[in-house]
Amino acid sequence: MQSFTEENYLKAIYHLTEQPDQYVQTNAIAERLQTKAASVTDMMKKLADKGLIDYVRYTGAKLTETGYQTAVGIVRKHRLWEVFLVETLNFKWDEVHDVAEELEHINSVLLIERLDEFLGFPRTDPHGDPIPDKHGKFEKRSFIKLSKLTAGSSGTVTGVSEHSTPFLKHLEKLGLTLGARIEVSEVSEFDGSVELVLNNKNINISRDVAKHILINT
Amino acid sequence: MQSFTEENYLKAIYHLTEQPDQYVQTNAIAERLQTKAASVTDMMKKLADKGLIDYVRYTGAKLTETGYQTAVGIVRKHRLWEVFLVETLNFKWDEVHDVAEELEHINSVLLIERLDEFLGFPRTDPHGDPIPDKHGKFEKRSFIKLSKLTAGSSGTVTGVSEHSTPFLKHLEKLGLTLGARIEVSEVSEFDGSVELVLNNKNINISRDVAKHILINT
DNA sequence: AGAATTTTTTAGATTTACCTAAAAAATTTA
DNA sequence: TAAATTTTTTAGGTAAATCTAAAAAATTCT
Ligand SMILES: [Mn+2]
Ligand SMILES: [Mn+2]
Ligand SMILES: [Mn+2]
Ligand SMILES: [Mn+2]
Repeated sequence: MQSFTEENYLKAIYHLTEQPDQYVQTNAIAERLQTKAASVTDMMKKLADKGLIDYVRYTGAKLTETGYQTAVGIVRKHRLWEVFLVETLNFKWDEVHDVAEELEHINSVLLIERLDEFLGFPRTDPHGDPIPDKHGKFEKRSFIKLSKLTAGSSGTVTGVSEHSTPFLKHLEKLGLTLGARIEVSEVSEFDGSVELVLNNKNINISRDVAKHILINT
Repeated sequence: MQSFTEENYLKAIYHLTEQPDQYVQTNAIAERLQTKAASVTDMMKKLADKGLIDYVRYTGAKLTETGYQTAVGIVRKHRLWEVFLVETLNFKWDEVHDVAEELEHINSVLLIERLDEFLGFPRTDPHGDPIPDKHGKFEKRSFIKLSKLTAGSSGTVTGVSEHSTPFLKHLEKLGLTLGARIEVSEVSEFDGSVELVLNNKNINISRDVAKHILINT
């Protein structure tokens, strides 16, 4: 059993890991958790002592198998709660993240299994992210960032890599929600902003927005 | 905003208050929260500083209006979550208390209002306790402890004053669940155990059990 | 390579929620 | 009402999670 704080560190390392054998840097964790590098170093020692991470001084931290399973378990809870909030309690997709950040720390195997069952074993959350099953297994989605598409290519919005309320509200207003079909008509050479066709209408989005939209081609 | 710990102290004071103007004793709080009197004294000063309790040295603590509203809000959340667990996720009444102890600290007004709505604005929880509405208002049930009934009197089980799993499982086995009609046939002068008729069958329960069963006559 | 910069760690404090032991106040008993 | 007992508080300390400032290591630049 670990504290909320420890769980949040494990989850941060999980999300910051991009390649299988990567060591996540102290500063990256500090930034993600809005804390100081010194605090991260302290916690890294503690998590290493507990066997949850492999920590190498001046190099960084990597989840052990136990640490990975713990982190995935929290992500599973986070995403199931998000589905519950949207599907059952009629929350909008931009309203769920912060509450799920709290709910993900509730400890009850029975609760999560029953919730999963009640929701019909959903495979993705309201932001298109895959939901690990009770064994921590899930399929990796294949996608390309909208900012990487070139003029002429088209696809479907399958996810977002940013969960903040303002960002999601913005997409909602544009009609860029999950499942939306888009076609890129032009990419500005000047600022990387993207012009695209959505429901027969032309819309223009900044490169910053495009970077966080995941497309299935 | 207060910490889980502070919330648990407020709730303890709330539950220990029997008459309107009563000051709850330090030791009573310590016992309820399984902590030491010295720790309670520390927290009393803190809660008093925050204006949540009226604290008088060597006398005890009483909730202020703000403290009362906070406590009732937590009780409301606890009981709504218990209904959710039983009604929606098919938990048994003896399985919900501990999880609700965690869920009651989740902070989201929208979540609780939507949950209340989803559940159809229930008035009582799975143990027969009344659920405060969003303004903290609720009707006090009238009941008498089964241990106070005399031979010949009858009534309906409307609640329990003990929420532990073993106790509730015991009642379940006996068939003494909410709504059960009972008639007292005999009260032992020796040990206070109670013999009663339930569904045309005679059952015998100890005084300790009878004390925690609430009857509507 | 050596200097400058960035990243990380260490040292030493702070805050919160606990604790034990001893002192003080209140209550009960004789 | 004085003594004994119970209740509560105070004093002083610990562990977890944080912080700032300074030292140390690693990386990047010239
Ligand atoms: Mn989220
Ligand atoms: Mn999500
Ligand atoms: Mn309960
Ligand atoms: Mn209950």
